[in-house]
Amino acid sequence: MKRIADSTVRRLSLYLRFLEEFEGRGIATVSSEELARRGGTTSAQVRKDLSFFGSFGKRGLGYSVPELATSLRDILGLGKEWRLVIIGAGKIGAALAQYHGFRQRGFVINAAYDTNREKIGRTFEGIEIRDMARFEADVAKDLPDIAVLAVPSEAAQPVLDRVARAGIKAVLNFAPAPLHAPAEMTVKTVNMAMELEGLTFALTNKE
Amino acid sequence: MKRIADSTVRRLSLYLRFLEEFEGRGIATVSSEELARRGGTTSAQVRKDLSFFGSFGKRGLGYSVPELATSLRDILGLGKEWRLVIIGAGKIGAALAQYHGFRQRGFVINAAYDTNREKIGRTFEGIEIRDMARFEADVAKDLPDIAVLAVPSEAAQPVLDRVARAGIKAVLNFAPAPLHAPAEMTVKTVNMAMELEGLTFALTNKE
DNA sequence: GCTAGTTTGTGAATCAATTCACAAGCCGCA
DNA sequence: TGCGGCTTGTGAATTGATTCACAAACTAGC
Repeated sequence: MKRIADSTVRRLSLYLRFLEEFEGRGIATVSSEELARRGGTTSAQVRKDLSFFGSFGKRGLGYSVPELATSLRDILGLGKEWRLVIIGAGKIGAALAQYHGFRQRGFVINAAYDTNREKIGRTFEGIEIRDMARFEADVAKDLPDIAVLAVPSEAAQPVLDRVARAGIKAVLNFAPAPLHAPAEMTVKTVNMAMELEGLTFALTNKE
Repeated sequence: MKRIADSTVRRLSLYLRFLEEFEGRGIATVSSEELARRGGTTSAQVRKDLSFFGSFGKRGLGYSVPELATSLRDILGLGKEWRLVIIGAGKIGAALAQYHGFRQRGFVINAAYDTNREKIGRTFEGIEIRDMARFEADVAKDLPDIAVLAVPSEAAQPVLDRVARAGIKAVLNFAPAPLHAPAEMTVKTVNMAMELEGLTFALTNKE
C-alpha cells in the first residue's frame, strides 16, 4: 500500500468523530464542505484524504453518514477490540488507567505494570497493577496489541526495548524522550512539555 | 518575523532537552551531527532549524553547549516563569495538576477550576480547586499566561470562548475536539484518541 | 604561518502536502 | 427525457519542508 501521511490519518480520525456525532443526530448525508468546516480544513483536503482509500461519495449528494463512518472505522482498524497494557503506574499511568475515553472507543486495558512494591497488587478501578517482572510471561499469554509507556524519561528506552522483544508492535509513549525502535514497530510520542514550549514560543514571538 | 513551522519549534524544544543533558554532564561543545543523531533527524535539518534564528556555531568546531542552550531558551521564551491555570478537575485535570514535569520546566500552576461543588475547595498537592464562577475575577488579578483545558468535549468550545474573553492568549487543550479560536490566540490540542487511532491504523495497514 | 581535517551556514534541488480548478456524475423536477 | 443545480474525484499547479552539496571559516599540529 502507498504510504499514507500521518497528518492524513489524524484527519480521518477527526472526520470519524464528526460522523459519529451526525449518526447520533440521525443526519443521513454530509458533504466534504461540511466535514471541512468542522475540522478546520478545506473540502478539497477532505476529498483528497478519502481518495487515498477509495471513492465513498455520490456526486451531487455527498457522503452517506453511516457508510462513510463504517468505511473509516474499517480503514482505521477500529472494527476489533484492541488490548492495551500500561507500563508505569505513576501519576500519568494512573490517570490513563482511569481515563474512560479509552474504553469508550474500543480499547481495553489489560493491566498496568510497575516495579515499585508499594504499588504492585493495588488496582485502578479494576485494573490490576502487576510486577514488571511478570511482563514477558503475561504478554505471551494475553497478547496485548499496544503498550502505553508512562515511565520516567531515563527508563523509557530500556522499557521500549523490552516491549519490542516481547513482540508488541505499537507503543504510545508519554516519556519526553525520542525513542529508537525497530522498523516493524510504530511509536507515537505525546510530549506535553513540547506542546507547552510551542505555546511559549508563540506567546514570545507573536507579531 | 518570518513564519516558523511548528515542526521546527518542536525540534528546537527537543534539541534544548539534549543540550541540558550535555550541560549536566559538563560537555562543552556539540556538533549538528550529534544533535541530529539524538533527535532522529539529519545534521542539515538541525542547522537549517537554527539558521532561522541566527548563527550560533563555529565552523570546524560545532556549538557551545551553554551558549546554544541559552539561545534556545531565549527563542522558546523560557526565560520567564509562565503561569498556568487548569480548567476541569476530572481525571486528566487531576493528573496534570499533580504532574511535576511542569514545575521542573518553569511552569507554575496557579489554580484549578471546576463547576462541581464536591470538588471545589479541595486541593491537589497544594493546588486549590476553585469555583469556575470566580474564573474571570481571578484571571484579572493573577494574570495567568496559559489555560490548560481538561473539560469534557462538549464543554470545550464554550470554555475556550470564556478563556478568550478573559484575555488569555494561549491554550493547551486535552478535549478531543478541534476548537475555533480568535486569531490572536494560540491553541494546541493533545488528542490521545487520535494518537491511538494512528497506531491501530499502522497495525492494520502495515505491509 | 601553513596544511590537513572539521563543521557550519545556506542557496539550489528534491520531495511531500495542500490547494486549485474542472470534467464527470447524480438528483429532482417538469 | 432533458435541464439546472450540486458535489465528488482527481490531475495539475502551488506551496512548504527537507535534503543536498559545497564554499567559507575555524582548530590543531607542526
